[in-house]
Amino acid sequence: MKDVAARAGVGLKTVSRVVNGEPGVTPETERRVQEAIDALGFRRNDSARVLRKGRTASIGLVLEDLADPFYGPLSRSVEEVARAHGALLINGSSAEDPEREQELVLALCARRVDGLVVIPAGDDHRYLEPELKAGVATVFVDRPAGHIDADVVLSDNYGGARGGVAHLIAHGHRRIGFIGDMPRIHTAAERLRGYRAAMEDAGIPVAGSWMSLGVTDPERVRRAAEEMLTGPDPVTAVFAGNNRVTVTVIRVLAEQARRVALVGFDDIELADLLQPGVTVVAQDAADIGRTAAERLFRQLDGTLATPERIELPTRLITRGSGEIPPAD
Amino acid sequence: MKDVAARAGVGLKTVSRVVNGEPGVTPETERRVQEAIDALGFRRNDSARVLRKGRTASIGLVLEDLADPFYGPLSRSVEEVARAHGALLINGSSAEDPEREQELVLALCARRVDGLVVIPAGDDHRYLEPELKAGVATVFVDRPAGHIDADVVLSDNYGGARGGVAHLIAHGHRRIGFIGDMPRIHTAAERLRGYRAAMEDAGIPVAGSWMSLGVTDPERVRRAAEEMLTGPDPVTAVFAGNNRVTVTVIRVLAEQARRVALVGFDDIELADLLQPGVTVVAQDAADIGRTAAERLFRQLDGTLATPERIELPTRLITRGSGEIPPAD
DNA sequence: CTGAAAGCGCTTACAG
DNA sequence: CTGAAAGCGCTTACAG
Repeated sequence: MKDVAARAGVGLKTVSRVVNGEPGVTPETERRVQEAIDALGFRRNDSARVLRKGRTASIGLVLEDLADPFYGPLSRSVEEVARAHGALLINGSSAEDPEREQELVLALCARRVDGLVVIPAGDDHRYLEPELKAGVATVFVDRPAGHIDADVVLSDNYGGARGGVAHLIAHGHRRIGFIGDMPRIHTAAERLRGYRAAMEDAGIPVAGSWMSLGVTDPERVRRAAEEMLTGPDPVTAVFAGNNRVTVTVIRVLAEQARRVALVGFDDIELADLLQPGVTVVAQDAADIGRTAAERLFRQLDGTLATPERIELPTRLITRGSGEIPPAD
Repeated sequence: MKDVAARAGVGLKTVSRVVNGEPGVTPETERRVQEAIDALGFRRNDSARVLRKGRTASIGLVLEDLADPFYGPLSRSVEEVARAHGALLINGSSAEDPEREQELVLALCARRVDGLVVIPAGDDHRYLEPELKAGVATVFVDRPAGHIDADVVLSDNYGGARGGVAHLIAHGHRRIGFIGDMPRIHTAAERLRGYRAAMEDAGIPVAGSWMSLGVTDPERVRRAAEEMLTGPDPVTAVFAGNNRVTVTVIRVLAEQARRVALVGFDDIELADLLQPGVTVVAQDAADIGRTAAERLFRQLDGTLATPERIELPTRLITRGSGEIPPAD
């Protein structure tokens, strides 16, 4: 900028005015400055700008795994809202590791992002207290924050799961299995609660062997599904706790002779083209992301007062697998 | 930082030393400083740090659409490499719009990212010349840069498509359709070239009605597929130019009485569970991202000399749909 | 082991 | 319409 000013024979402030399109520069001066900018290949250094202005026009998004089909659309919709507000998006995956989440979040804070959208991996977010006090806007998504009062946007996990299981019961099932993620994960716990509620509503006692919670890698899920299907008290239907689980359960069911009903939480691509089509409890990832990001920018506008908990509805989509009657 | 120094009764430089874990501070002094840091909730401002140090420890990734299942794993692997080098990832979607690509790239340059991984939407990247001269490391991915000499990592689109079409020919097909993305997109053009080559290798003249290039939204693709399948010279097999096309073609074929063979470019989740399983030419998105990011950091290390073009192989995965014989 | 001064590249508040 | 001075929060190069 100094070089540009020297070459154009003007003061620093005049260059600043031209670069930022501020008024109060004669066309002739502006031309000279512009010419110098082009000749020198000058580009304003936003880091320096940020240092003076306070805001960085960037927000951070910490999620579990960018490669998961649920988070792609979510990221994209957060990005679109950020873009509408002139902000860039810094993205990071926690890989479901609380330490990595904290490391990422604090790195983002050190970069002085204006706001933070966090899909929590950990369950204690007190480490964020000083940052919140310092004015970093924050919205938690998909799972609530731990030990801290903050905005949170989530799906109706309890209601969705309860409805999905009730659907299976309505089609005549009583022995229904539940395979979900680790119980420390809020969504998994809530969906399990929904499962239990639906069973209780129907007066069906639940056998311990019908519930399996744990990591959602294919091996664990496969084992859990096989045990439920072939044990002494085999289930006639399975409720899958998320998209990763559903995919593996579909694989297992495809190998079974007996037809077993299935309802999965989360929609999956091509679910309608499988034989049978896969009935799911769908959440709208893009809508969740949009809602969270809009709330974040409203915090930054100062138009938001107290933290709120926003619960978005889910939608049961019947495609065949959830309407299969019990085999026996 | 000034406040911390005042509270601890030390100089600025000493605080800096403690914050950065530099040697040359007595344990007692360090304790006092640390205490002041905690009490004040101090966090180093990386923007200011960047201003002095030169490097921002962040890289930018501009892709087409974060919500596309091909780009999720790619982003994630770029992120992992960045993380290994202590850098954060700023992510942006161009939505296949050259202007938006340029806008994003230049915004990233103004933030002084150390490097840039770009999946180009446009075909002229001369606007990047001043930045490259200024030392921004850059790697193009999936499609080459336009009018500029830069590193590029791509799949063997030509060879992959040629192999996929040859596979259909080997199974007895002669009337084979090709449905792809807009011809100005490099990957689409290369895959079409591969299709033509395979047909020519087999001495099969290609009818104009067998090729359809354009946007890959479901409506256009559906129309194209239906025309090829029901026209005066109907095809017995379809080669789908990318994952978006494949999904729609599968839908159309499911509605047809006649069994039509299909090979798609890009693997898709659950492809093995459809009836029939979908034969694809797979590219490894994670590997592409990793290769590009590693090259980027080697540029930053200075261990890289001249720009190179790296072509990654594709893999034909047979699952049934590509092995269906011609209907007539 | 410790700290005062200068400077990174901008903007703010002010004066001319 | 234009510009000189001060300062954003840090690090560098140096001296003690």
